[in-house]
Amino acid sequence: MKGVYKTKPRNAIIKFLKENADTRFTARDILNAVKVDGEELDRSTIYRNIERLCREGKLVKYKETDVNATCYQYTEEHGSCHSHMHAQCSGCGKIFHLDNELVEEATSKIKSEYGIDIDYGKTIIVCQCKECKE
Amino acid sequence: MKGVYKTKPRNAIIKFLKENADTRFTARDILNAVKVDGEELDRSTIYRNIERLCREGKLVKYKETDVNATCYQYTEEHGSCHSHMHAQCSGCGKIFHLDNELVEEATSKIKSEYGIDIDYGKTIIVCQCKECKE
DNA sequence: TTGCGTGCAAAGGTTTTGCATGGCA
DNA sequence: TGCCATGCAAAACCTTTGCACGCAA
Repeated sequence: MKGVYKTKPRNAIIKFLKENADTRFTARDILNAVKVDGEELDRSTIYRNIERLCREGKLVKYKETDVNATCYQYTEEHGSCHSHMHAQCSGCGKIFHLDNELVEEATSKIKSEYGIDIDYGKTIIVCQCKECKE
Repeated sequence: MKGVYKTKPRNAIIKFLKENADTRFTARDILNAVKVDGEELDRSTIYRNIERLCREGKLVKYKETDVNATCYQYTEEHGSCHSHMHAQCSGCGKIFHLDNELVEEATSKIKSEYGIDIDYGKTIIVCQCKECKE
């Protein structure tokens, strides 16, 4: 990567992201969790790093109706996050990576009925997982 | 509707919504467009009316990644929008109200496979409509 | 008259931006 | 040394809330 410096704040943020892959988080979550030499990072540092990681394709950015702040998900480990559909539990935030064949089979009727193409990579099904149902 | 007064601001907002039924809009769009006796409405009035209309199922509420304000769309003819799934074209913003039986049939396998309940009212399928595909 | 709706003011939260300083290469 | 990144401060937004007053029914 050209013109990218490895700094303590950046490394700490990326470490946090890797430890929390498959979980949704906000800028505030990073603010609360990441410390460098016992100190919080500055908000602007967090936002600028998030922005860069989104441009690099390592973070998915999305919004949820009932979450005030912008949500992100780290995707490096899954690589193909842009190609399959996700379901996310509104209780605990857990993300399910849905099988593509299953989704294609399921949605074929809907697609033909309404004449639409579905963007699997951008769609997130809102759900409740087994644990949170109870 | 019990305990609902017909006031000038409320009527003006609903008039705007009906005139823009196929368009997505934000609270700011209402602020800019709706005047009562030549005056802008107060922000709180707009938000409180929006909130009520959402509860009544006449407005779909959603967020888009690249719009920082909450988006809404008027949907009076579809009854409660909390009970069925929507698809939205990422090109033109058009919203499709998906048939509940169709969706239930489609998602049954996914639900059992992953052990999740799907929240139809909160899920918005990202899609491309026929026109925008071209 | 009753009580709901509005406007006003203020606050809370998220995100962005300009600028000087500090740190990586 | 030459940039880039950070921290700080302030600002720009969006949205919510408490309160007093006004208006619909």
